[in-house]
Amino acid sequence: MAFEICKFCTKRSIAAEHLGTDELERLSHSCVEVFFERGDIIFKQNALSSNIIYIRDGLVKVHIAGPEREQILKIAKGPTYLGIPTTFGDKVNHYSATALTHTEVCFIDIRIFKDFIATNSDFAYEIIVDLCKNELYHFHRCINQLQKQSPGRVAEALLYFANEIFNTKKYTLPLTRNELGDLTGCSRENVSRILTDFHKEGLIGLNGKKIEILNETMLGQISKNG
Amino acid sequence: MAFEICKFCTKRSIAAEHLGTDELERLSHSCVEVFFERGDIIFKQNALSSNIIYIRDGLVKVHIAGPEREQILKIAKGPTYLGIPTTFGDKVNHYSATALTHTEVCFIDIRIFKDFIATNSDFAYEIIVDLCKNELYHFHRCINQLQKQSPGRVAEALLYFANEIFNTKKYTLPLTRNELGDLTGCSRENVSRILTDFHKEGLIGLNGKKIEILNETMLGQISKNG
DNA sequence: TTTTCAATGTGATGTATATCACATTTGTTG
DNA sequence: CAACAAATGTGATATACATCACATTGAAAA
Repeated sequence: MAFEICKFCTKRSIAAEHLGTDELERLSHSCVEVFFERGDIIFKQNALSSNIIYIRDGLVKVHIAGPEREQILKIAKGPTYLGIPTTFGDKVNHYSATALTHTEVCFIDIRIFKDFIATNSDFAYEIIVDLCKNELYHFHRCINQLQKQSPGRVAEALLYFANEIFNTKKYTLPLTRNELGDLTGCSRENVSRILTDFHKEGLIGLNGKKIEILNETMLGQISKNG
Repeated sequence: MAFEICKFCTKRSIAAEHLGTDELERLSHSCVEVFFERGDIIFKQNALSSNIIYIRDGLVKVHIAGPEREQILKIAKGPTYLGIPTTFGDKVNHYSATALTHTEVCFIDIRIFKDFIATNSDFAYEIIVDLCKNELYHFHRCINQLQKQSPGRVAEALLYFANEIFNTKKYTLPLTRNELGDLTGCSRENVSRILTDFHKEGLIGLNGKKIEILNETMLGQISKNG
């Protein structure tokens, strides 16, 4: 890939901001940028993993085939690292990542990543912080998945898209009903019923995949209490 | 605390094995060992966290008050770190840890931990690996919690105690029925019914808290499929 | 040793949601 | 533009398990 791409990248991670000019140049030599479209698989569960994946821009679903069904672990929005646990914790992908929109991905050779950890303590520290924050997020999301009832989980998902992904109350859901079920642990029929109920109760505007949050307070209540 | 305690500790972490004599001596100055008995709270959810907790020996439940009820996230067996995510990812404990048996805990000042990360890349690398492995473990446990039915989750818990905690098919459960419910996401009545069913079906021996795995193959099947 | 309290087991009932079936709508392909 | 496939909505039914109530057993405290 073109030299200096990492040097002039405007979507660098917080950790990468701690890399010097030399390090960024070395990174450019061990980093490949690839574009994906909706539905494209970025990496596949059970495949070998020897790269660190960095989403520069776009939206990705991180998903896993569980004992009974597909589960979406997270909707990840660039810029962000994916799959660090699966590359450092094991050598095999424990989950898959699939693009939901046009997505720009950097594949980083793990060896240079390890070099940076070994030689740049600010970089290593930011990676540790990033891993820790991710784990806390997953803990809370898991607890909410386990303990809330379906309407609470669906409400939580709708608010997540509004406040964390699109930053607007009116957006187009980048998921089918089936996928929304995979994200929230419901059947697609139950998702339909809940969305229709929310619409009838005036909590959201609903037109196919177009969602509008009309009563964020009430939706927040439902989300909080299940 | 007595100098050199870390130097001659036989329960050091993999990461700590990479510390030199000087570093271990400095660690001794920023490390306090405390003993806990069953029921003692090691750290509390929502309290400030400025220490890294290292369980030298003993059994601990990591638990969180969720939207509806207590949830046990993990039964942790020494030697192991606890709460690194909660100390690096935030400054507040996101969950609690409570001793289930006599437990030996080291409280390590976070500043020296950060120093080691900054100056000892092998140490930092092992901390990253440890965080990654933990996250993968939690992912799978979460998926299993979400997708398996109650008998599968209870079977999984019984096998976890047999194979990961006690390393024997005959052991005393260190949890009440209520706590086993917190670990598996069931009510205590359902846990009782399932244990009684397993006993009636000859899968386990059951005498109060004394458990004996009689049919590991079948239990493994139930655990796997829910 | 007795009393008290916590833990546990069991039966009955209610609830949330999956599953199944099928019709309708929407998006994609030829 | 029509045909086809995927996505979606809705009704009916089944199931897993929570909840409630209460009796019994075991552990702890007086």
